[in-house]
Amino acid sequence: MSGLRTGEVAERAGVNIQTLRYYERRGLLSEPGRSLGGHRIYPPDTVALLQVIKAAQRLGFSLDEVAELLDAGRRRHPTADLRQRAIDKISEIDRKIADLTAIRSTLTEVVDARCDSLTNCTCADCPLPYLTIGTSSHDQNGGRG
Amino acid sequence: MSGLRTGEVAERAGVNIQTLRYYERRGLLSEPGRSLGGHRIYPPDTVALLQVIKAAQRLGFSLDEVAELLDAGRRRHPTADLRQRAIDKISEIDRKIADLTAIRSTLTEVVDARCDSLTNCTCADCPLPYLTIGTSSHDQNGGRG
DNA sequence: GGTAAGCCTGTACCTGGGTACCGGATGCAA
DNA sequence: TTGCATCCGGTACCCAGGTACAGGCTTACC
Repeated sequence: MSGLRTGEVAERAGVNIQTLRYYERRGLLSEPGRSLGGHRIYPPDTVALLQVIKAAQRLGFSLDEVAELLDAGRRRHPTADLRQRAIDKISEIDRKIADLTAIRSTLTEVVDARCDSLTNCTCADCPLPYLTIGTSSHDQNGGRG
Repeated sequence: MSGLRTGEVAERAGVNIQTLRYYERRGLLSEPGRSLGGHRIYPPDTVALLQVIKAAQRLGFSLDEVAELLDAGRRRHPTADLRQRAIDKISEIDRKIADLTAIRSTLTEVVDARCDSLTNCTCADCPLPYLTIGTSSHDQNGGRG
């Protein structure tokens, strides 16, 4: 009886049903109970757990990291490890913000100078030839989102 | 004679050879001439073009967007101008920075409050229940990337 | 008991930006 | 002419984070 079906959990947490099974495969959700016919029956707090997962993702943690954190949290290891990860994440975010800020100022120059072409810009003092910003190695992913 | 081979272009531009062919498929590089035996022979300014592409990527443009921009620039159409796109890109970047800043401050709270678990944090005034930031709909990708 | 909605597993596909591998053909210098 | 480096096209694979579909079973409601 008490427990939610896949569709209910998905709807309440605002995720796709497939995502629930995906998270189960990835180890973020433990395998729920089953009905006699084999349908999953989730404990009601699964919805809250999903919200935690989504929040952690928004904090910049990958699913692997979230899985580890949840696991560490469940086993109650004296893991001040979350703190350290948060600290690391903060520097990562700082780097991203710095990159974006550099990119932003170049874009501003492009706008101010009224550049009209990437390759053949005719504007005076065109900043485009100097777009060597963001070449730093700390972010292999470039500035992409 | 005049013209560069695949490997030379790749090396000078600092990209993988496969990437050249990939860009050709994607329409970022137009099909180069060929030797009698069918090997590609690139005009020397291809290297500069690749640098432009990489710079635009660092500015946050996707390859599709770069392709369009190059095309628009080549055809000198007054449409789809670089300037407007740059303006749009700037607001996009501003949103990302705002999200990252919000995430950063929450992480700072996590660190300051000495949270020890994502789901069962025992610290006083735990900020984790308030991790509803970044739920705005303008960035489906969250703050990740 | 009928029927429609919901769920099951398994597998394939998507995005974006590439990268790797294969067997065979070419290019170039000695 | 030999021999090695390079290049060819085609295809498959990588990452993360999902999403979709097919064919069949279960559940819920009337």
